[in-house]
Amino acid sequence: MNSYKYLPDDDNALELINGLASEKVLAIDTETTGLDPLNDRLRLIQIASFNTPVLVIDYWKCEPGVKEALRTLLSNDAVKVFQNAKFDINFLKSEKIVLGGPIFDTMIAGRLLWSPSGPPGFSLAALSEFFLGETLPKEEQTSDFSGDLRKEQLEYAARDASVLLELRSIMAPALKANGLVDIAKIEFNCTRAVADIEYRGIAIDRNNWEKLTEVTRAAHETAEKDLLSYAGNTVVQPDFFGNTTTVGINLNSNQQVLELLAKNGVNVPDTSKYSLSQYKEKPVVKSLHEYRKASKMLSGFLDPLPTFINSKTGRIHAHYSQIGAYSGRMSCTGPNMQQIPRDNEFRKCFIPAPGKMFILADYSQIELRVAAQISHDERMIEAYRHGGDLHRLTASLITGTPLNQITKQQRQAAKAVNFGLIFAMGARGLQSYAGDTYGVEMTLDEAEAFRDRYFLAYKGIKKWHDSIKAKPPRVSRSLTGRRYFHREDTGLAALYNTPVQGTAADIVKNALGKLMDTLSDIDAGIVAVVHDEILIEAAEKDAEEAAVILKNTMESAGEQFMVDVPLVADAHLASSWAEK
DNA sequence: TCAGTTCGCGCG
DNA sequence: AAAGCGCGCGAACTGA
Repeated sequence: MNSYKYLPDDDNALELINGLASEKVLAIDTETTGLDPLNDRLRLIQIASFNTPVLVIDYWKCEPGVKEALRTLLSNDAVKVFQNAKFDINFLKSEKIVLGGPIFDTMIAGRLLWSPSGPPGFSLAALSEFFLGETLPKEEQTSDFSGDLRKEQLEYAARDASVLLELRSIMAPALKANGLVDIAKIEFNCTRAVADIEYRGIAIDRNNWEKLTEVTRAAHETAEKDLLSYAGNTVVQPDFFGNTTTVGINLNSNQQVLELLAKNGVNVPDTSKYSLSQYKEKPVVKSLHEYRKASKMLSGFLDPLPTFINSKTGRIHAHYSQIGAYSGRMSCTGPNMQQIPRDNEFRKCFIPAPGKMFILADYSQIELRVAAQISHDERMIEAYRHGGDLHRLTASLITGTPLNQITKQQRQAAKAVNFGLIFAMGARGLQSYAGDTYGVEMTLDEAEAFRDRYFLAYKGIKKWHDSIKAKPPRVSRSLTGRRYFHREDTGLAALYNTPVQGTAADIVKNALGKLMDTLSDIDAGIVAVVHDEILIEAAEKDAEEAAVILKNTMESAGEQFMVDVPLVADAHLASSWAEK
């Protein structure tokens, strides 16, 4: 067991803390009374460094002078090592301790370094076992840091901090040896932004949300009645609360819905949208669609979302997993802000605080641009370089129509073609994708013809696909160097897609990290990020400037990697998340 | 009864 | 041979 000092009881806290001022690397862990930095409290701050015992600082016992010394120390330029840094950063933030210097996050480093040989997970214990060969003793999950602390708790707390320091000593050279320094810098720098997004949260217009809930509940009941008229032998029973129970059939059971459909002449293998697409004109299928739509809105969004409103701030503080997807994209939970319906009725319920404005910004066709860069498709690169409209170009190339005569319908179809075929969608898939997503009906023959002509037009894309097809890679990388190990059974589509999606994510993360600096002089902060879209909340007086900064920061965030293809971002002021 | 899996669908 | 990819979540279903 490493030596440690429990402060301020055991020694002179002020002197020991100030003594760390010249250390270039500090490993920091915290213990708290819970998981929510807005409602729970910071209790211990453990600081490990190379030359002194671990300081285990009981924040509740610290005099103002000691707290001030901590604030000064943690704001300095030393590298700060954490496991899941955003957690600690936000608890420190709740005590007005603002972290300075570069971050090294062992959990993120672990994910970047992952290979099929391990680590099997990314907890501190798993990382320690894999990278250091040290087994950490099991800690009690229920460890309570709100009362008197046991010696054992202090020892564990101290050990976790010292393990961080050891991990970095191994992981930092490993990142370098594996060509992961560029992406590690992007990720570590982005962590501050992710922490900030979670801490700020986003405001919601509760009245409007409730109104929308009521309207949708009414639509749900109507759809339920419609659908039940096809079922027969069912009874709807209202209860005391005005809710209804249907006896005889459960419309949420796909097994039962399958029977209902069969009774009405719709014979399908399953009840998915795909299987039902050929029957979509039948009234029973239309009713089912209406019913499911309303059910999804209610159970997926309208009912659960209010439960996430934080009691302290009245805002929604979602959790972002910085490397949530294997591609490198972020994922989001509690609630998942990345799947809020696009419908303006939903989006207009997300609003800036009084006196503030939103700036909504998104990249234009970032994945297509990345695919152009990765494949070096000359025609695509030229089009993007000259600010051309790629969808219009594709429409022209696959229909043989002159560019200036392309109809809106043709351009819509080309959108489906561009987004679908770049990732190996088949003719059948393209057909239904075009119908569902862009409202464009095409025959299977047309879809096949578009597919053929697409690959004739974009020879670079064809070559890129062909080379992957000829020798499916077991390892590939995004343009920043993020590494992917592909399983033997990984399909072609995933092989094409992963580095493209990942590169786009890398660029967005680079932008997020830079924004923490470029926005620092004005009253503005990031409140949500949805893959290729960044939402900022800014004081009204600073909103115009924030929009300019946001656009410029996003567009320049890819320069280092997108050497042949420019990035374009649109940013505009808004009084809600609903686009104008 | 309950944890784990599957289906279906919201988003980019 | 043929194939869009990546997520999270609620409800139903499955199996012990």
